[in-house]
Amino acid sequence: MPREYGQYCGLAHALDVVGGRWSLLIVRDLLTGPKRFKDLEAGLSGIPTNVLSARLKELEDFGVIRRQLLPRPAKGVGYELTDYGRELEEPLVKLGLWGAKTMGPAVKGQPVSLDGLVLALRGTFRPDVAAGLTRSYDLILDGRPVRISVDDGRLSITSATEAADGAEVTLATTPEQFLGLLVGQARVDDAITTGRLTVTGSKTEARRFFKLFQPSP
Amino acid sequence: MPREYGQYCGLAHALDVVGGRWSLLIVRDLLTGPKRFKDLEAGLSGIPTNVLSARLKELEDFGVIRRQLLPRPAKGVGYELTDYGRELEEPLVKLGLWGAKTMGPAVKGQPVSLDGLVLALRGTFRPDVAAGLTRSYDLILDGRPVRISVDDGRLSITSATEAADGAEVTLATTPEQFLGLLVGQARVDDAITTGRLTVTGSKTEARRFFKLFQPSP
DNA sequence: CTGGATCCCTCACGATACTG
DNA sequence: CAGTATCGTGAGGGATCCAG
Repeated sequence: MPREYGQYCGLAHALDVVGGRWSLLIVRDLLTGPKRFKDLEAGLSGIPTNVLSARLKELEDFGVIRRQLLPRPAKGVGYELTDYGRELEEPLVKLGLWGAKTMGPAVKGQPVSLDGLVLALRGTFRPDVAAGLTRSYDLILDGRPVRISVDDGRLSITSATEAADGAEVTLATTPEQFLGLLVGQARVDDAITTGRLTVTGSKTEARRFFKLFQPSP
Repeated sequence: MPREYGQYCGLAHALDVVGGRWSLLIVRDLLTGPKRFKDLEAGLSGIPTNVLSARLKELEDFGVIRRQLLPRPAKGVGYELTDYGRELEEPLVKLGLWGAKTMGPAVKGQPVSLDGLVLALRGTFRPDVAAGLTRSYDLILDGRPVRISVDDGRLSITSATEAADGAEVTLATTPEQFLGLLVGQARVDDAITTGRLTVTGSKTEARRFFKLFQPSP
């Protein structure tokens, strides 16, 4: 990142910490759970490895992320957010929704960020619709599973890498198709009958899922 | 601005628009009202004029700001946020509070951003404390007035350039001193008796002012 | 005097090759 | 797999210059 702003201002300092190129996208990808270097590299489509390396060191120095040994079966190192880093979720969700408003349709061949979709899920979640509800969903996008849990109306999303113990409903599709369903461009029933959305569990629950996540007017 | 990220993701697109260096600080300064080129240059302490010029054009192209002729007595051009640009207030406030948590005390000689202080005011405003309250305050920092209005518990802050028609309370001090009062490092009564805070109106109202703005725990 | 545009230099970033 | 090393490019920093 270029020189610091040097102003005494919370926003200026925040930008000193996470204002560098790629930094906020790294945080975005870590919001769904710990990741390896190469997972980050893949999710950031095009980031040079030296820049990724430099950013990870910066973020670690600032106490936003932590370098740690990966648990059990997987070996090696991984990166995860600290508590302080996780507090970026709220500003990031708001900023993501702001940006989404002027984002055109996906261009063919344009990489769709899975973690960006998860961020959109956090942003479009309707607590009023979910009030009192308890469910868990496994969302599988391009073969990568994400566990979405609603516990008495409260939402939590994590990568479901640890051999999930079977959610009530499993939804498998592509990121593009999923996005279409999220914003209402495609209908759930159609997607199921045409095979673009595979549902394990009741279709009613699948429909309910998409009612939980709707952009505000 | 650096190259675009090219990912289909709301956050990535937001960063394509306002992720360039200085961009978010420009938006921060415009949140308090329209400003001239040189006002922005002054508030951004150290920005090269060519960069400011380029950023303003970018932001205008993206529909975040608007170039306009300045109203009456002042002549020339000014820049102001569009409705879309003003929607950045919420993410910016959140991000500013996040950054403020790890910001040390002001270094001597370090420029203190007036508009950053105003952003902090928006972030630390306590609607619960202000419930039902209607008051207007004129805050004068380094001679530059800011009008802070609470209307039935709702907050609005603008630059009070247009010969303010006298608020109930006027507070005049330096940015540093004001910040100390905001975070509770200094006491209102002490500041008044030592002449570092000048109050026009009742001291009780001055004390109430600082109760309206308190950082969350 | 405001509101910029132009020039030059430096360094952060991008791309890729290479190593523990 | 997880980075480091190397090198070219262009955005940003800084000062000066020009137009209305």
